[in-house]
Amino acid sequence: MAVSARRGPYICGIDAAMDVVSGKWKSLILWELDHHGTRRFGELRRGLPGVSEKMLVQHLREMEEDGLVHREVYREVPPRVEYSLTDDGRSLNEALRPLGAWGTQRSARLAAP
Amino acid sequence: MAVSARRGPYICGIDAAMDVVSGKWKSLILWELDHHGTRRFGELRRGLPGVSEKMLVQHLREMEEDGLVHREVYREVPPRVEYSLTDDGRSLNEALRPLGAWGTQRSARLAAP
DNA sequence: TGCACTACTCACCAAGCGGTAAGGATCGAG
DNA sequence: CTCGATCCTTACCGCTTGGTGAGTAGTGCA
Repeated sequence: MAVSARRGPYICGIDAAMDVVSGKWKSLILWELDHHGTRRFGELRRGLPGVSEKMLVQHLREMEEDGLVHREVYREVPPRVEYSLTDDGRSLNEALRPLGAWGTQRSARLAAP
Repeated sequence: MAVSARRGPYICGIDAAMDVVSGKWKSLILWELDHHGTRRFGELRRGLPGVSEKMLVQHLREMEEDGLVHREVYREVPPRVEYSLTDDGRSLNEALRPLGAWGTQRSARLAAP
């Protein structure tokens, strides 16, 4: 399975980071959680238009396993689950900021040549 | 096809950048070219242990299309092709540096808990 | 004569990533 | 007594990603 078979020997720090952030929605989840602080499952789903429940659960589980997000379950009815970033997740977001800026500049350059 | 069907509307700068850097060997190619300045096809292949020729060609073509690498062909026999980074490629590498540092720290943390 | 070297190109194939759809546990509302 | 809300889980399936191995062109070298 991908979840447990990952984390091979890394050649440099980049692919160690890419391993953790690769996935169609992971960077968006990171951004949502950093922006809003704490979000429930349904809030995340509504905040990421187009994501399927399966992928959202799967990515959240992997990111929890990777120590990026914290999952807090409240045993209520109906159930409530809140997700937030760990310190690792926040520092990853910090590390991603220059990349985001680069991407934004690039988008601007492509849009208006 | 993946090469031409990419570049959809981006939600934030991160996925614009991820679109360009996602691919098993792209970050390594970036690192190799940044580290060595100019490399021939065979040198890159030997520098990235495990890469298949097909993937190396494919990634180099995509990165050339994306304006990250420059391709210089010398019409000799045997043929010689040299790859180097463009300004965009170098700035992307700069933007990736914090991510690489994060990944390195994380690797260290995982290796020695 | 024939093989090697370079930088590919092409055809085929396996794995897995991601999407769709359905179900399920629990309780309040109507 | 069924419906809806919430947060998932499971099964299935197609497309993309990446790997393998073969072929190509022109010349040098044994």
